[in-house]
Amino acid sequence: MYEDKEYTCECEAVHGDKVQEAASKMPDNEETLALADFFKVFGDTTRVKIIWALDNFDLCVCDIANLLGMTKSAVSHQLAILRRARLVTCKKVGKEAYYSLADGHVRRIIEAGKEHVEE
Amino acid sequence: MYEDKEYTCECEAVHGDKVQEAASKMPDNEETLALADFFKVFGDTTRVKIIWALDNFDLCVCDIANLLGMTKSAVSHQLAILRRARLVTCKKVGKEAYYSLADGHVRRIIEAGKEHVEE
DNA sequence: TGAACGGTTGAACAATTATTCAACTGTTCA
DNA sequence: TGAACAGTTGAATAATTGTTCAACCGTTCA
Repeated sequence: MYEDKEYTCECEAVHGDKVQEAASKMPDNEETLALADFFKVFGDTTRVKIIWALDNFDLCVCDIANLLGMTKSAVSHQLAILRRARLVTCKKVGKEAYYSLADGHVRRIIEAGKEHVEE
Repeated sequence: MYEDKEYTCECEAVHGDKVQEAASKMPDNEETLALADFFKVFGDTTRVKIIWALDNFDLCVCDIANLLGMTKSAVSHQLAILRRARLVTCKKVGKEAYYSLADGHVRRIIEAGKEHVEE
């Protein structure tokens, strides 16, 4: 086991040496948490749809709400999550807020996911 | 709006033409659901840790349980999710079940995620 | 054969999370 | 100024999900 975890598994480690070496290569909890939180953002159909739409167009909240058949509020909540994860950026023009994809990582990740799902 | 969704947004589409073109490029619900379900698998620290460990070693359930300080049961449940998503494969040898990463997609996706998180 | 062990599974519980609802902010324009 | 509209936000609700617990299956070996 690694990181001050207590021994909670009732079984013997079948391969102690491998486990110990694996433990030395594990990232710390902070990094795994950051990674999981990042991917969690892609794990919702509404957000996947928003990302997909923004891959083609810069859209305002009303546009997205109409596109997805959802309320502005629901869309805004999801956009806030995407903003916090730095996957989208927001530019305010007058009353409207235009959203666009933040960078190339997002596209690459979606593409890799598509490949896996489609094969 | 696209896919037989009803109109539920109380606001006018600010850019009807863009919305309509975006709608024509949207994937169907089946595909967005598959994508979201796929990424959901990466959205949990336990599964991220398992993937990370299997990136270096092929391990049996007891190994992983000891490495992460978890019960066999909890690990087995998560491995089942990883199996269903075809992210890991399982080879049974005697009483033990050895798990390994399924393919290169998994590594690429984790790498892309790390890049985004670390910058 | 049967006891021991690795692993799996289903139900129950606790924690997390997406959407709704209502109230609110800030900008526009008559 | 103030009405109208785009967008945000917090609390509440409903749905989803990770872990625990107990029972179970299949293989090994004494």
